[in-house]
Order: sequence, then C-alpha cells, then structure tokens
Amino acid sequence: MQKLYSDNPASITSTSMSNNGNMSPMTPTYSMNSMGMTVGGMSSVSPQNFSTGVLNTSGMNSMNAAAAAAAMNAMPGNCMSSTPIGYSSMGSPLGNMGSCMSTGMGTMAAMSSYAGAGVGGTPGAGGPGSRDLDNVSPNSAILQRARTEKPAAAYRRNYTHAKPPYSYISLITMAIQNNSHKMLTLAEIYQFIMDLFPFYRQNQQRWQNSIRHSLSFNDCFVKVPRTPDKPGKGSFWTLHPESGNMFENGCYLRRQKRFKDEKKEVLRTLHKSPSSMEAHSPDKKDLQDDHHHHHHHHRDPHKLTSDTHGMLNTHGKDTDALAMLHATADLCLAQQSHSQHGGSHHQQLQQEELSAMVNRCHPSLLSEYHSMHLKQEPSGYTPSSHPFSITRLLPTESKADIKMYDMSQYANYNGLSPLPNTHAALGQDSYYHQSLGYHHSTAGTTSL
DNA sequence: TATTGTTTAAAGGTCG
DNA sequence: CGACCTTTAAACAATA
Repeated sequence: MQKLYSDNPASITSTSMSNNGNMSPMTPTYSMNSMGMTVGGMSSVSPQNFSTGVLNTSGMNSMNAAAAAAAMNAMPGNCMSSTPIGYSSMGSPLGNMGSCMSTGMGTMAAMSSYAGAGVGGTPGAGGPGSRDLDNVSPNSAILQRARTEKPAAAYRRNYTHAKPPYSYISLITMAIQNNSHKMLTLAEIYQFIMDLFPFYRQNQQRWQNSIRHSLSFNDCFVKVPRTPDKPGKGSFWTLHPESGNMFENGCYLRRQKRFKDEKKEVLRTLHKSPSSMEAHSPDKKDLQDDHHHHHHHHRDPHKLTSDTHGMLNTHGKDTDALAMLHATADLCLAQQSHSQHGGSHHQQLQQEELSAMVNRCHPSLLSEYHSMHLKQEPSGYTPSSHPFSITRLLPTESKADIKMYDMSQYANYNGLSPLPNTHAALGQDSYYHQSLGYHHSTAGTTSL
C-alpha cells in the first residue's frame, strides 16, 4: 500500500494503487513548480536535513504542510524573532505568536497557495465550529483566508491529494499542540487533519482507523475523561507530559524512538507475569504485546532523563516504576470516582492515573505543564535549534492560542524533509516533489 | 446505531 | 540484517 514516507523519489509513484483505490481520476501528478513561492528567507534553514522545500513547495499541500509545521512550531517564550518576513501580510488577527517563531523562513506564499481544495467543506465532520473545546478550530482562520484568497489556479488541484509527509503520530501531535488546551477529541483531531490536508478528506475510515489505533497504541497519547461540564462522546486526547521530544530528530515521518510510558510498560509487564497479578483473569490483554512490545521493555536507557513531578526518574527499573505507579495512584483516587467498573483492568487504572495527572492541571496550565516536563535529549543536539523542534510545540499559556494562519510565515519551512538540504535553495516545488516522495494518493478512495 | 477505543496481526519501511 | 517504527485491516467492546 501506499507508503507514507520515503526519501526515495522513485517511490513516489510506485506505491499507492493497490487498495481498492478508486482514486479520483485526476490523481495528482506532482508536477510542481506551482506557485512561485515568494519565499522570503528561504533556503536552508537548518543544518539538519531540512529541505526548505518540503512544505512550502507544492501548492496546497505545501501550505498545509507549512501550517502544520508552523503549528508544531509554536514557540513558548523564546521567540526566535528572526525574519518576520511576510508575516504582516497575513493580517493575522492574532498576533500572539506572530512575533515569535519565524525562524527565518518562508512567507505566506504557501499559505495563499492553499486556497482550493474543498477547503470549506469537510464532508462528514461538522464544520469547524462545532467543537468541544473553544478555539479548536485550528484552521478556521486558514480556511477563511483560503476562501478569500484568489481563486485557486488549476495547478493547485494537482497537489490536493498528495499524502502529507507526516506520520499519523505527528499529525495527531500537531492537532493537539495546536489547540490552546492541548487536548482534543477524536473528532477534532480528525477535523484538524482534514482541514489541513485535503488528502485526508478521502478514505476517511481507513486513516481514521489508523488514527484511533495510534491514539490507543501509543503511550504518548493520553486520554483525559470529559468533565461533567463538557458532555459529549469520547474523551479528550492529550500528549503525555513526558513525550515532548518525540520528533526532536527533526523528521516527523518517523520518530527516533517510540515513547514509552514507564508505568504502562510496567503494567504491561506485570500483566503478563501470572505471578504478579493475582486476581486478574487473563483476558485478551494478557496476550497482547508480543508483536509490538516485547522488544521494547528495556529499551531507551538513555532516554529517561527527566522526571514528571518526580515520579519518573529511573531507567525503567520495575521497582521504581512501581513506586511511581503508586504515587500516581493517589492522584487517580483523588481525581474522581469515575467508576469504571466492568473489567477495570490495570491498564484502565493506569490510564486513569495518567488522566488524573494531566487533569489536575487546569487546562490553562496544561501547556505550561507540558513545557516544563519536556524531555530533553541528553545528546548534544539542541532541540530548540531545530525549526521544528518539538519543544517549540509547546507554547506557554500565553502563546497557547496559536492559530494556523500565524504560521504562514513558515511557508518556507523545510524541516520535515528526510533528505539532506542540499536543495534548500532550489525550487520548493520541485524539491518537495522529489524529496518527499510525495505519492499519489492513489491509495484509493474507498467510497465515502 | 454510529462513534470511540482497544487489540491483534501483518506487511513494509527505516535505521544503526 | 535485525530491531524497531508505521500503517492498515479488522474484530470487538463500550457508550452517547
């Protein structure tokens, strides 16, 4: 099936198709060179493998990418104030983050390029107005802008369905980070993604299933129960406070390491050892893990460098993990009497704990909380130096209110490319095309 | 009943 | 090449 990432240009066209893909006949042909991006301070921004092109490059997607990238860039306090290029043109109502960030890249060119592609109408999911959390509609502004923008040129349509170079995990992260409360419901996450990437307005059940899987499967995502004042279906999803630098490597295609919650890890382990878990009837959960987890149990000895409220500070020693487990248990209890009877398994308890932990922080404090507990790479790499440093994702309270259109300045962003940035200066479009292995979304349009 | 969540399984990609 | 990561698919359970 379609591969999401590949630095191999060749794969661009190859993959895809397979599934019952009934891709629209007009499957994009990334012939790039669409917009002459007026990129401002483009070219190579980072020493890393950033290719300027990536995001800004192709028409709509570029914009999307740019916006997304920008979303991830929400800087906390440290504004990199470098080149406010083109920023003003945005007329962004929100100046909040405007002055910050701008690592000196793009302009809004990308932004404007977004226009087309059904920006306005996201099929099934209610419009960007019906969200649970205020401010959720991340791109409503973008969308609006898009509409006002001059009628899209035909070329734009070509990139509409290109698959964005982000993994689902990073997409989810973007969505969550982009929200002022740092938490979203599943539906909101879907919406964010669809609003931002036309590609995902197709085959919804396919990728949405993947999104759900990612949310459940990855410890970096934590479910936070709804509060009585916010009735509705489904919980809120937020990022694990410890998962901060998952993408510090600068590439959102794939994380360097999977984030593992020590507590969950312990629980999973205990779960498997019959001796430790007395009265627990072995259900399916006991059988899991083989495939994905068993090799991870003791990994990342170098990774746990920070602690969460002093609870996580070891290198995975069971005893310590258990200790912290207990520690959080209190929080859980204090949190609420969320009677999750039924098969209240350890996992569920654990989840409660985490939720509680996150929940304790007032939404307004959440971002701060996050930023305070970001993991720092022990290595010499300086996260903050990276245009897409995840650490920048975590805005402080004051900056939490990030709007997509403020990110337009990142149009020229180039952080996601898995490739070397030797082409940084070249035509974004082409570069994007080549380096990202942007494929046709021939992957199929499963009805819908 | 449609969503939302959780799991299992498997295939394929990436990276050291 | 092996360990690890991501994507997909799909079965199921819980729930608004």
